[in-house]
Amino acid sequence: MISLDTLKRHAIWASELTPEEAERARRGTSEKVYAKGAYICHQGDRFDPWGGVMSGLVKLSTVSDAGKQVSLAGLATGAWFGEGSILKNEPRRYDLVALRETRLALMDGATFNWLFEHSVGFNRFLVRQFNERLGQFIGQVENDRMLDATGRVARALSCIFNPRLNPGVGTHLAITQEEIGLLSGLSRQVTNQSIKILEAAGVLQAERGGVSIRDWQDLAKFGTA
DNA sequence: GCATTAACAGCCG
DNA sequence: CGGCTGTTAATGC
Repeated sequence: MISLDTLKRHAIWASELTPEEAERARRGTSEKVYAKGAYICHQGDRFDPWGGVMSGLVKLSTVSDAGKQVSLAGLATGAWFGEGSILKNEPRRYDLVALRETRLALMDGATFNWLFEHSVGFNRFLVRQFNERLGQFIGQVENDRMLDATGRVARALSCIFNPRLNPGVGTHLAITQEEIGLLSGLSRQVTNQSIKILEAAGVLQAERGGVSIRDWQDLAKFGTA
């Protein structure tokens, strides 16, 4: 179990709970550290807990028909994930991999279900999270069909810098260009060129092994106006 | 034309 | 050294 202070610092939804609910949440949540490259769970696993990223970076990925690794989303600091599998009581549909050393908060399924049954604040958070994910999903469809390479990189980065899904991410993130390419569905070489274009456009700054942005919404708009 | 893979040199921790 | 970046060449749709 973790302290109330730790919970409130890493879970934006905790501030919406009553004291009794927060106490339940705290008691049902533990911490775990994953090394770089470690699998948090594999596709098809029964993985009970609901997870929150306290620090680090997690990649949600699957294996395509051709047998290639495809990343679907990045989860940065403050992101909470896995409620879909818990609510449907089904095995995980994707691989979860720590891209670098990552500290997770893990809430056991029983506690999650108790909050789901009893807490208005918790449910409000879940609805907002689903709504945000739906918007992201719609954007992905547009992404694949309408955007050029640069637009796709911008969209992928705007997703991972989205403070509503990754409340603690900030404006700087340690992520390699290869990883951005995986998240964008592009080769590393094209990703590299796209990043230079975005940098020239002033919406981001490239660094070795990372990027900084000014405003994630500038990235979301890139290539659509 | 635009993107992909392969290959390689340079840089930096 | 090993990982990341920047660039070029060859190939494919």
